[in-house]
Amino acid sequence: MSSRVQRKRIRKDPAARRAEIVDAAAAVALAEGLECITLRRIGEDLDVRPGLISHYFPSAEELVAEAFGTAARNELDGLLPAAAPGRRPTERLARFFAHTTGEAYDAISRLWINARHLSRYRPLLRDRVAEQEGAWRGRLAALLHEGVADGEFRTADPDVTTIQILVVLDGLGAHANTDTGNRPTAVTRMAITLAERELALPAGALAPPVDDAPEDAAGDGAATDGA
Amino acid sequence: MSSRVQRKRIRKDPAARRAEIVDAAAAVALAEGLECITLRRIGEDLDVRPGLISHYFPSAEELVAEAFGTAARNELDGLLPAAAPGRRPTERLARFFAHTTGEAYDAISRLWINARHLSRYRPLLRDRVAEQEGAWRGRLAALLHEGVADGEFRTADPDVTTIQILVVLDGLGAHANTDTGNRPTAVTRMAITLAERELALPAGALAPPVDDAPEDAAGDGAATDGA
DNA sequence: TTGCTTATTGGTCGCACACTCAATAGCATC
DNA sequence: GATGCTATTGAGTGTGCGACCAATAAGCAA
Repeated sequence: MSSRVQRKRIRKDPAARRAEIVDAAAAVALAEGLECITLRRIGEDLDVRPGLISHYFPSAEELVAEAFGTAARNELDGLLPAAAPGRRPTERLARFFAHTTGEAYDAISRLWINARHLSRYRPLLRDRVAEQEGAWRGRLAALLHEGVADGEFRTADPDVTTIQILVVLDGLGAHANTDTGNRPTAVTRMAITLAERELALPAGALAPPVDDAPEDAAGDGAATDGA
Repeated sequence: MSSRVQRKRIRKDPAARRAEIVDAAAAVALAEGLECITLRRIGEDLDVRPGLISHYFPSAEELVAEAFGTAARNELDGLLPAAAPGRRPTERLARFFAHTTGEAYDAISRLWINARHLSRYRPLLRDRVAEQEGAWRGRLAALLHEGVADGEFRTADPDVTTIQILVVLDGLGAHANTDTGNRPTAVTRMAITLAERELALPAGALAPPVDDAPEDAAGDGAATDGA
């Protein structure tokens, strides 16, 4: 990749090229930030002239908005898959919380902070942010409603509980660019504590990382305490 | 002001000029955002050539960091005055919460989002953000400790409670650039609810805006329910 | 093979930014 | 009123950005 001496033009299907551009931009958004999505930068990543990016996205802001939407949607699908065959709501929620801490989630938090700030100046991005907030809220709310219907959760208003959980997660993620470490456990686990209380679950019901991807489950020795 | 035809130089005391520059930058930061602090912009506001700003702040990043620090410190002093003669901790905390909702606080939330994001790229700003986070945390923690000492609050660890309150406020403020309105009361009052629970206060103890500046107390008819 | 559509290029323009520095002119001091 | 210090100016440099557009060539269809 990135063979700069290449002069040969590679002509691609417009839809494929467009998707390629959006994917590259989404990757840059997650790794370095939305303001690093420039025509020159994305063109360089794809070994293509900046003018081509302009060809597909007449205004650069459109690309930024699209890149955020794609990145946020992908992350949501990773955290809260819409389809989870054979998984109980409690299990899915626990898995969700297990993924909302650690370095991996910091990148997502950074992206949200980035988007929420930049949307102050970029109307198109602001629309996308609102759209994704709705998507995240909707996905979590659906899970809570399902849990209530199944009798696993018990709450007066699942929609309110949904927002409360997201507010706490936003608050915890707000510091992703400054201090990640040395936070008291009572703070780190605020979201879980809140969810367990609001959903009338026994303490600890959401705590142990019941994860279907145990490759990064190493390390935390606290998994032994059954409380 | 801003008489552009003015050619006459006004020579000021360096310390005063420097303060003037920082104040102007802090105002821009609050009203329009930290990235709007440019040499040109501040120079224009003060009717002075951009080079002069460079003279006082060899690197523009220094000015941005200083502006944020000043703005954040001023806002903290407005929200949680260090000295509050004759005010009980409960009263002061209630006043604090009364000020952490509404349009006025949105500007502060925006500034924090702005700073937290921009600190990703600006080390000097990152230091200032950390410093101000410490200042806000310290100020609130001091209030909680005082309340515990006076017997008004009862909590296992005031420092943990402090962080929990701030996390919720950060979460609520995260959306300052998108959706401000139509949030359920159970969400809007999350910080108060948390504080009352964690400090073992009766429900509603922190709710009514016991405010010494009642000029904006109009509107919310819910102030009549004593519960 | 020939021709045509259009994806792709290369080059350019204007703008806004931070930064540099010699020249200038307030203003306090003598 | 003259002098010296230095705050302030004016002009210029270089960089990176989005946007624009005519020229070019890839690859499909005839």
